[in-house]
Amino acid sequence: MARKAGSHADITGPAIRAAALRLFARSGYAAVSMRQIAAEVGVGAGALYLYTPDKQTLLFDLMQEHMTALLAAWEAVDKGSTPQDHLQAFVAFHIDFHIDRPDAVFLAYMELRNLSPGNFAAIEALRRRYENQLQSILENGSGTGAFKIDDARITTMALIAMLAGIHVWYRDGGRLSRDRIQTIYRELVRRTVSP
Amino acid sequence: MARKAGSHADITGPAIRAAALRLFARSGYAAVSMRQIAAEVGVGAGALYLYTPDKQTLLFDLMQEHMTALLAAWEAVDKGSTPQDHLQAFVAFHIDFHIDRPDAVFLAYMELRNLSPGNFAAIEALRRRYENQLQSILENGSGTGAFKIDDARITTMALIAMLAGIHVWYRDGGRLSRDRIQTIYRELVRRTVSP
DNA sequence: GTCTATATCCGGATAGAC
DNA sequence: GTCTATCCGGATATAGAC
Repeated sequence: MARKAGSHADITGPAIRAAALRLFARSGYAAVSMRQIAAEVGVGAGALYLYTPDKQTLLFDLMQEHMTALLAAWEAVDKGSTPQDHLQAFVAFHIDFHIDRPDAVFLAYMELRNLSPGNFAAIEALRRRYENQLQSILENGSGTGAFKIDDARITTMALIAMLAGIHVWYRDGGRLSRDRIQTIYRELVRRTVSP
Repeated sequence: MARKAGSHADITGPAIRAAALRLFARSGYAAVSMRQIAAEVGVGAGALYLYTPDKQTLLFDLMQEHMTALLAAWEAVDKGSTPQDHLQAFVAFHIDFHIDRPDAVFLAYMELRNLSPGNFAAIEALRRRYENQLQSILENGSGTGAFKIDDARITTMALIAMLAGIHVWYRDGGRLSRDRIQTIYRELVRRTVSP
């Protein structure tokens, strides 16, 4: 396809998203200017508006992509047969997926309040769908007697919060290997629901 | 003491802090203007600078007060004698203290990145002191055999994250009473560390 | 102690040249 | 497709009147 000299749409679009993700995660949506993002990419501020109608949509797209990728990746996981296997698979998946995407995770947890009401509702619905995956596992296992659970909804929120907390202290190359972290958290989760 | 007509320093100072706390928690530090805070209090924007040198210090003071109040309140708690009692007291205290201060809790967790480096270090040190309270309980109980714990630091972070997650879903007058929440989380924590 | 007015700067978003 | 220049609004913080 013919293209004008100086055109870089194929790389500029992704570069803008990557820069926005990094900067939003580091400094917060409200504290980052479109000029900063443009400077990071190496284009003028005006050029950004060829790729997004406005700053709000840029934030929303980043969050929506993260959440849909999360749900799609979980769909593709081999979940085993027993409720115990199912739960262990969820924990392993969650840790792996989140540890590889610290910026997107941070954004999805911290910038909800900077979404417009409509965008907020859309992201919340996706998050709720993900939470419900775990809640179903717990309810199934509770039904069969594989788990002992007081309140499935609260336990769901407690476990998700516990796992989400990893991003607070995890650093690449830190004291614990990824495998070790997986082992510790699998055991923590197993204990919280074991009969 | 004599005072000019129109003087309200004794109420304006606290009113500014209360308004800033509410607005920062609701919309985020970067998204709230000094004009908004002043309007909420019912004074002009310029008057704020009689009570704080700048916006950053206002944020820092709110966070520092919250953290020192948290540590002081925990010092005053009757902690029981056994490691199990000690841990249960921590959980009960944490839930009570945090459920009563949703705005301050939100601020302390969400606005760390909007602190200047020096202010950030000060707040982080206070947070670390609080985390260490729990970690000591776990290490003591692990030493006596009262608890079975893989990694005390990770378990500390996991439990704090789990408890902190309450603020995500808790609403006054919601499905669960405060007592019921305390009961559920005490049991969750007990299971995580029981031998 | 508070208000009004203002200095100074930076924000998002757009228009038109190349 | 990108750049430069710009509109326009709003930000923090200060100065001086009352």
